[in-house]
Amino acid sequence: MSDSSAEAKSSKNFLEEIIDKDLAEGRHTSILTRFPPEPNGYLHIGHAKSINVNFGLAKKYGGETNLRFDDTNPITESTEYVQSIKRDVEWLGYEWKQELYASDYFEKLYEFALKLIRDGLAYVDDSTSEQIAALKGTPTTPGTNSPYRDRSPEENEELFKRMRDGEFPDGSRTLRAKIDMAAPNMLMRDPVIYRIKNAHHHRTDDKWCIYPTYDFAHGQSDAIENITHSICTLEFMPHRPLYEWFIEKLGLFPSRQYEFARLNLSYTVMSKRKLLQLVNEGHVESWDDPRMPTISGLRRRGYTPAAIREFCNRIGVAKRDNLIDVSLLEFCAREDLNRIAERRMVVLDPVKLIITNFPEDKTEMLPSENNPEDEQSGEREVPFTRELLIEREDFMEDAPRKFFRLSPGRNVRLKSAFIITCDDFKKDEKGEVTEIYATYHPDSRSGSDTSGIKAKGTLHWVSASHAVPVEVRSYDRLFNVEDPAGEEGEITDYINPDSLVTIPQAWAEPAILDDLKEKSGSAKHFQFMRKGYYYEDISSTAEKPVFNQTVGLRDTWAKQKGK
RNA sequence: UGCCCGGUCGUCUAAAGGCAGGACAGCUGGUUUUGGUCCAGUCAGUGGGGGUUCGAAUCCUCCCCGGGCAACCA
Repeated sequence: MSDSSAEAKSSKNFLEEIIDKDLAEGRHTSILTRFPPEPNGYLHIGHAKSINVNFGLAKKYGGETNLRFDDTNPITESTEYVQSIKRDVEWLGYEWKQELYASDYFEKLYEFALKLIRDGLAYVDDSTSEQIAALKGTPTTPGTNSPYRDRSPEENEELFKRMRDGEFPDGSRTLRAKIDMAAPNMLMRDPVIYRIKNAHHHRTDDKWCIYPTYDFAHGQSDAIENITHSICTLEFMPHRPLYEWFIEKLGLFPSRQYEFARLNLSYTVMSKRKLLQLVNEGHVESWDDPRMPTISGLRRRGYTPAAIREFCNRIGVAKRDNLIDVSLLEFCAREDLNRIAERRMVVLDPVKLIITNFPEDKTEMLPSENNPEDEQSGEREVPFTRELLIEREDFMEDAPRKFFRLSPGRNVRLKSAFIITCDDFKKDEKGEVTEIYATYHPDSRSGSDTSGIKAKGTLHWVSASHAVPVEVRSYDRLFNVEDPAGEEGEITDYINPDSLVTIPQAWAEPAILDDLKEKSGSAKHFQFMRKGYYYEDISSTAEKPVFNQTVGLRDTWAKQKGK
């Protein structure tokens, strides 16, 4: 795992400063963190930041990290999500110390609740959720005590046991912590800590019909595991006093909660609810649609774990709200892919190029380096013949001075092959170019060029008779505004209609067939020369190869044209 | 108009009373058989007013702006 950027950075984030201090003052001798997903959806790049913070910090200080599923709400949770989360964390390259579940502690949490009851710090409330809400007050007005607030510990204990025994219907009673209905922090106004849900739980089956709330489960779970630093996102900040209240009243290990700003990425959304909406309403194919900011979507798109980790290291950790430019993510992808992706030539939008002075029946095999950034990657052979295919956009009838590609009378280098001179071309009735004619210079052969001819540009190409058809999918941002969640109306009002462009038939050099996952076992990352980085889609087969564009190459020519 | 956070280049993020620095993005050039990579350079910031201090992004104060908080969600 490369932590180069994290190591190169000498400055520390606020969490590192806290840990330094805790270690220096002897508050802790080692650190233990946890990553606590709720198994009710797929992980996204925002979770990757959290994973990187929790696992990364622990690793940096020689500590460890537990993976703990926060499974206190059986209605929304399932083992399907547990599986996908474990897969994603592993794929990102992290190892957890223990795989744990809040549900492992249900019996212990029940005992904790009994202790609060006996200490006069919790009571059974017969109010409906509407009544509780009505008495809660508002941020600017204090709440009112529940009529059930002063029940005796004995009565509370009996009722709570009967709740567990399944004597009452869903929603009819709750257990509440007895704190302060006038607290300025709404969460301290006698929060509900147990509720009745006659629901099947993915791990405890039908053993329980009462379930603890997040607030009554999370801090205690941390304490049970001796988590030293419980790191979460900013929206949990108001929960911290409650977190500390339970630990204090129950006399548990003093885990402490710290909050950082969650990741926001431009041109996408980052909440599970909104991502689920995109899936349910069919705006994307699935959770792992390559346009989704989910880990599974990024993986399918061709992002690498190293690229995502590097991104997380570069964005930093702080407490101010942020909206990270997606170009940084793309930069990290290109940086890693440039290093590892083998180059191939693939023509996306073909036009025929005929080398008039090359024999019709001849095929010349030309070696081409797989990756100029990696000498170990070796070479492959590319067949060169009289009839080739090049990109339609690489030819111009009337080209401006700065167009370094093919045009009548001009020279161009065919990558790993020869320099050619364009002599002529043919158009159809509609004015569309159908064939381009050129002569090649035999003494300009790549690697042994003695021609002395200069060529400004280099084009990628494939032999028409050897080219293999592949489907290529190109992606653009899912939304056409930077912060869709911050706009008026529905996020779906801002969906980019061109976020997926499918090219059913592009033409690849034959070498690509050898590296299809059906043959080699796993998909490889490629750079389609002069186009971008591509990764075989999960739907791809040897009969019908399909490639997703991970990210395009930086394109300064496109920028120039735009001016 | 309650309480709690926060505000440094376009975007992130450093600077713990002592030269406002880095990255991405942008722009210029150089190298290049990918208009890629690489290299060099460049543009660009402390929300505002007062105060403390020899000296303030940093401390105090008032204001402005942004976010969060009224699930039996997490």
